[in-house]
Amino acid sequence: MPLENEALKDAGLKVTSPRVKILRLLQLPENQHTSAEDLYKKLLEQGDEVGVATVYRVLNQFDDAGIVTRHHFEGGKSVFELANQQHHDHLVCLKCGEVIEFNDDLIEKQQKLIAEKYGIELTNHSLYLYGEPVDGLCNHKK
Amino acid sequence: MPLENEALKDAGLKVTSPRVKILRLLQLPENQHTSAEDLYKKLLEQGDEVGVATVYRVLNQFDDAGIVTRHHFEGGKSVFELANQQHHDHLVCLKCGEVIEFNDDLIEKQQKLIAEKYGIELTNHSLYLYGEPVDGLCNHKK
DNA sequence: GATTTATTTATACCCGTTATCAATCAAAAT
DNA sequence: ATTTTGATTGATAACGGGTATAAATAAATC
Repeated sequence: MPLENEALKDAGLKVTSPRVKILRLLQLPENQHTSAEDLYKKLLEQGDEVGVATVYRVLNQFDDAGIVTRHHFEGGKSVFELANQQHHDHLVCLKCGEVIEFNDDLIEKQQKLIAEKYGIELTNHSLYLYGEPVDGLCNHKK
Repeated sequence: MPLENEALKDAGLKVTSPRVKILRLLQLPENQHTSAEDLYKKLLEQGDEVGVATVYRVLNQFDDAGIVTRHHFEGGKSVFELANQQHHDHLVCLKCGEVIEFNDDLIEKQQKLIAEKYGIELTNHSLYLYGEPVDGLCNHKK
């Protein structure tokens, strides 16, 4: 039995064709930070007839189930990414929209210290950096 | 001449009654993180007849002019705060909802470094920390 | 295989926000 | 001070992301 089905069952969700298809799409590296609308388009492109409402509903269910993480980037729309990966923050290129993932121990540690200072134990945080390429070109390879 | 007028003129904006009124509202401490809709309501409450479109438009102009900073909190709507204060990030208490403002040079510096590493010049960033009080009590005085 | 219950889908709708455009106003020119 | 002119306003229609509805369909259970 494919892994997708396991993940769905573990989350208490029935194994249906839209859910499996969306889960498969999300596993592709190029869909790591994709909006509901874009996922819908990709489904149509590959010949799968899925309703828009279903895409939004399924993504919400995935979010509730912890299968997926929702991000609120600038621009108003939510983007999603599979949740089963190491923690990281996001650097968004305002010119081409590319999302670069990074992780910085120093920042992580400092955040904890700040919270402690106010008597708060961190349960969660979100850090987004937005900027434009210094050279005007969008090839942000590591 | 009131300070509001100065700020507007410096931004190249004509001194009009809606702009002055909105700017005054934003200066009140209780409106430090307020949405366009809420500002609109407050204007009506105090008997000022301003159109919704004007509130949104003026807030965008203030944002463009750097008079105001826009935040994308969860919930879909933008909230605004006066920008003429020292930069700070937000620590949100998940128990009582209080928003604590803080500033950390180390984190700021580190963010710049990370962006540079990817050839990006930071234009903007958002950092939100979420947590609960270690002692269960909500008195996060500095 | 029949039944039950969840799921899907098309579509109408919601809500925050923006575009339109005629009417109005602030400030520059006279 | 009046006129002029370009910016600003505001009612309203429209937009886009997202959701509610309800009839049709499919999955799991019996």
